[in-house]
Amino acid sequence: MRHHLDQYFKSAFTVDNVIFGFDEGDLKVLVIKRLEEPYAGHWALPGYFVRSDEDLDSAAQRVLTQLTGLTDVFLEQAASYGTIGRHPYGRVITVSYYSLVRTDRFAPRPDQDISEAAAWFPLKNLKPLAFDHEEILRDCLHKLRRNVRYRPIGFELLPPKFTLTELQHLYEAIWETELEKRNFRKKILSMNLLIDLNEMQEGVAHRPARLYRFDEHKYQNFLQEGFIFELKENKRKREG
Amino acid sequence: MRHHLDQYFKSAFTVDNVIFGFDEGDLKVLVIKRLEEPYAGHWALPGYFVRSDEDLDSAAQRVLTQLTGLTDVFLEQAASYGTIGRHPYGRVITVSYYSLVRTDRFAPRPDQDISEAAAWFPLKNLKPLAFDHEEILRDCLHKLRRNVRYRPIGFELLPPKFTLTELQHLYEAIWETELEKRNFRKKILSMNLLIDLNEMQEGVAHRPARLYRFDEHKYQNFLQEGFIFELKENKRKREG
DNA sequence: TAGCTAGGTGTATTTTTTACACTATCTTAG
DNA sequence: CTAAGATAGTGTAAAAAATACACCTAGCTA
Repeated sequence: MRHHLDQYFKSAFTVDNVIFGFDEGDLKVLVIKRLEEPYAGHWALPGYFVRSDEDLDSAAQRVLTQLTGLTDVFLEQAASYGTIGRHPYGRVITVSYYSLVRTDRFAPRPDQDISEAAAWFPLKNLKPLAFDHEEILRDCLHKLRRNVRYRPIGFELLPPKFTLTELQHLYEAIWETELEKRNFRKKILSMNLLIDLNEMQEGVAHRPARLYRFDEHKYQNFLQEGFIFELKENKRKREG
Repeated sequence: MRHHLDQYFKSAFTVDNVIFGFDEGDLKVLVIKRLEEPYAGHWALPGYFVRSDEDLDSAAQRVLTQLTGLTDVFLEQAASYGTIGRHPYGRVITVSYYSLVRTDRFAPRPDQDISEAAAWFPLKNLKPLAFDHEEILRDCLHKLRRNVRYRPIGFELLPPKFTLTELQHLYEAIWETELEKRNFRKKILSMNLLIDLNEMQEGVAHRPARLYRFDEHKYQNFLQEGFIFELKENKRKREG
């Protein structure tokens, strides 16, 4: 034995990704059906052991890329979970990451080694997940709800061109509330985060809406500095 | 070999505490002088390996209690660090926790097994720290600065009875800015988080200030729900 | 008793938020 | 061709909050 500290070098660690998407007005999370024991055949968050030759962040990125084929998406560390009995094979700590992807960019490419299927689960009426993944997901959702108040990360979930109403629906889905249209627009436009594309929606059965994209430069700035985006929910809807 | 996953069960993990204190108008952090290799004799954040029979949170609490003798203090997980070469003995991931303690409650009790000395370092002009502890500290400081805008955690750093000016100085120390007295008071009092004790400061060479404590019930509520505490810094001071 | 120091308050002005009603423009049905 | 529907988008009054700054108060000390 090299050292009295050797006793501690007997544990493993994993990364688990909470991948959020926004589709059909609903917030969703990407889950896989596990192939490997433990919990083979169960739905779980995509994740795997961190190899000895890779950093934590790289491992999270690897898992994400293997599953979705995407590389340039928002991915940020969330929290760590290390309860003693959380993995039947031994002491395993997991580090959760949360990620925001546009569902239209999702190229379903379930890794044949890890999962037999991948699916978007709507966050309401969620099915049971393996390990402590329900807790991890719940924590990440709280983090998303909180962070979206202070940073413009929500935009990661929208296509490059979007209408103000789509943006409003996104906030409403994340917070599970209804916002007042006029005030939402005034506030979001006053931040100068949006760029008016002078283009119009096409193929809708009503007055077409103006399209916007967000200002990459301001976005990066706000990611660092933060802002405050808070609105009371629509009073009538709240009471009704 | 029991399993092909056994290859992953060869790493260790530690917890490292960033313990903030507020004293003499300055924000400080508690550091120890290491006894053990690696980095013996260097200043470092207090931390240690997580034992196989304890949870992450328990380990962080153990380290904190061993060092300070305190049990009922604010302690919250911050982030995880897992760069490949960060520990010379092998793959070691550390989970950082940040903690807020009143310096007057700190019973200096450096654990004779781990450290030969413990000290409060003021956050300005900080000395070098072992491992990646400077990065960990910097990240925790950012987290503190950010969180204190949305949650009333700053109060953990004050004695049970305090004056509004002491509270203002705390915010000023954390944000390294100067706030306008009138507006600070109006805002903090309007939150109904403070309880007027109808007691006065004693032994000061000027008009004694009113003492307050904070409302435990509202505090717990705000910890969950959050609030927004933001004030422009004093304009004259900013320009001067 | 004057002067120093920090505590504490009043308030005008500006800015932001909130609530709600109203107008505009597109498609589709008849 | 027109009316009905649907969603886009705007105007604004009233209330609330933030900001800036002046001023008064109370205790100690020289």
